[in-house]
Amino acid sequence: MRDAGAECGRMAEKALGLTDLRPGQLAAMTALAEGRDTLVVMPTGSGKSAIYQVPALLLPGPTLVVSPLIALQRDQVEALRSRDEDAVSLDAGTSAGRRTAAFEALRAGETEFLFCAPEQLARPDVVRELAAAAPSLMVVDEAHCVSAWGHDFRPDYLRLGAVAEALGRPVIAALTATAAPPVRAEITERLGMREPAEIVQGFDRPNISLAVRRMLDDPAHELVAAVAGQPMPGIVYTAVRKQTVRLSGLLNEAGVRAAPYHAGLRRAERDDVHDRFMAGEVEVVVATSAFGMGIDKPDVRFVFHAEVPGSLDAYYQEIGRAGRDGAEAEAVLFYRPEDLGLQRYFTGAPPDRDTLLQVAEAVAEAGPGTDRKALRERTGLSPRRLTALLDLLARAGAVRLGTRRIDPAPGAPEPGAAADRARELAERRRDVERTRLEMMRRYAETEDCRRLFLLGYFGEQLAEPCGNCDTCRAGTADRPQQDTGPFPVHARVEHREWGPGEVIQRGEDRLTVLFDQAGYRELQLDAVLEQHLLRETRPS
DNA sequence: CGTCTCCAACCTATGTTGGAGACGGTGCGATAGT
Repeated sequence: MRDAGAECGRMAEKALGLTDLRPGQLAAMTALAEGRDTLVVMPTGSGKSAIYQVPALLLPGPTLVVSPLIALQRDQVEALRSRDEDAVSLDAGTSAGRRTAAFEALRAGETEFLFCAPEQLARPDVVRELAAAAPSLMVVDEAHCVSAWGHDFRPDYLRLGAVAEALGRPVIAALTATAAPPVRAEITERLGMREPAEIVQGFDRPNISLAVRRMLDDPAHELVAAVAGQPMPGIVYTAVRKQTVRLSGLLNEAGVRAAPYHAGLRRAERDDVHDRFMAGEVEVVVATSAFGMGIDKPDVRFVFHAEVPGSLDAYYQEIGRAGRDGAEAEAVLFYRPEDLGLQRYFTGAPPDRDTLLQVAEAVAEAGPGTDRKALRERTGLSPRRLTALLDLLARAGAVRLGTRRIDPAPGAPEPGAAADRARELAERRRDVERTRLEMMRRYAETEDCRRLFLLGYFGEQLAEPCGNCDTCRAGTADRPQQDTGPFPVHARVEHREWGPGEVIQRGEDRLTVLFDQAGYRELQLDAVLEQHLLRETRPS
């Protein structure tokens, strides 16, 4: 495409009325319009939708948008229709007639945008119809879900790479607001993106003040008092459903208009709380992690956590819902180390070897060209579990997965060896998951500037302590940053046991390294120097 | 991994202690019954 950048600019103005594109926006649009796979990490509200919509209109075929929630799909369809773009969404509730009509319109070029969840793309009939429409662009919205949900909760996220292949390999756009470097790497790998352009916009949200309050026991009393003294509205996150009901009751008693929210409530009740929060009738929503995606309320003044979440990725995503209007907002974590135990439980146990062996044997016995249905019948496993196990076996080199066909891999190891290898991969993943939780602990316990710590986790540097967190205010974060000496931030290093990695934090006496395989690890500087634990392979 | 609930065992208080076992998040889709 001749001067794709200029064409994007013109199209953005013509179709969306955008005259002032931000630098990241234009760069991402241009890369996509030129046919390049692109990963975009930008805060909500910075115009991520425009990034795919403009190239969608410039590229010849239709656009498939994969989005995790039906509610989000409908919002987007509505927004597009209000601008006279043709868009449809597809889910289990879509009637056969509408499905057929949607596919026909797509093939005829009458509809540009089709929205659906990954589960729809697990259906061979949907993939076949879509392939016939030859989409030119596949957008994965909220792409961190690939990494956060793919492995256990919604394994169809792991099949999107194969779906892209089956659709004739459209250009892939992956969009998210929050992704640390290992999550970015996993997204691009899992989706099979080729030499992707990575456009990562600043993570810093300087108007959100950060603080941690260490609790010796039940945080309820202090939390309620803190909420009551805050400007409204706000969100309180808890780890379990029961706690949302309890805390919201206590807040009501303290005169705060609070309401609980979690996935166990009836649909109507959830929608009602959501609507009343948006309308300002509910001041505080007390919620599990179910409350989040798709909530775009600009004036949220605080996000408190009654318990720690499972990673800084989740934490940052959740506090990022505060202060979108740019005005001052507060993020306070009420921290008890015991609460980390629950998150450790949530990381889950790796599948047992026997089950892996059973699946590996079933694939070997079924021979080439079997499918999921046949394997489900042979093994008696649920679709979700089977997909997760097959993914592990594929990574262990035992099976090859198409969108429909499942084949033993050429030169596949014996089922026993394959099960061992798959189990090992799952254990390694769990170990890495635990290092992420360990970083959550370190954030809660650090006496250095919390923002420096948080941004460092996401691969971004801040020149000096932020001045807008509790450790800065307490003066403990005042120590000068160590940017001289060995192993500066961003240096590539190699550890004997943990292999290659990159320094992401460098304090006076310790450093944090993100290892490519072993996850986040903290090292004492004197031990590193004395025992020659690290070798610098490339300076920063 | 930590907390909560239940219940038996204490060995005589109508209470404490400790062991066993259950429980804990996120959404799609399909299904059964109005």
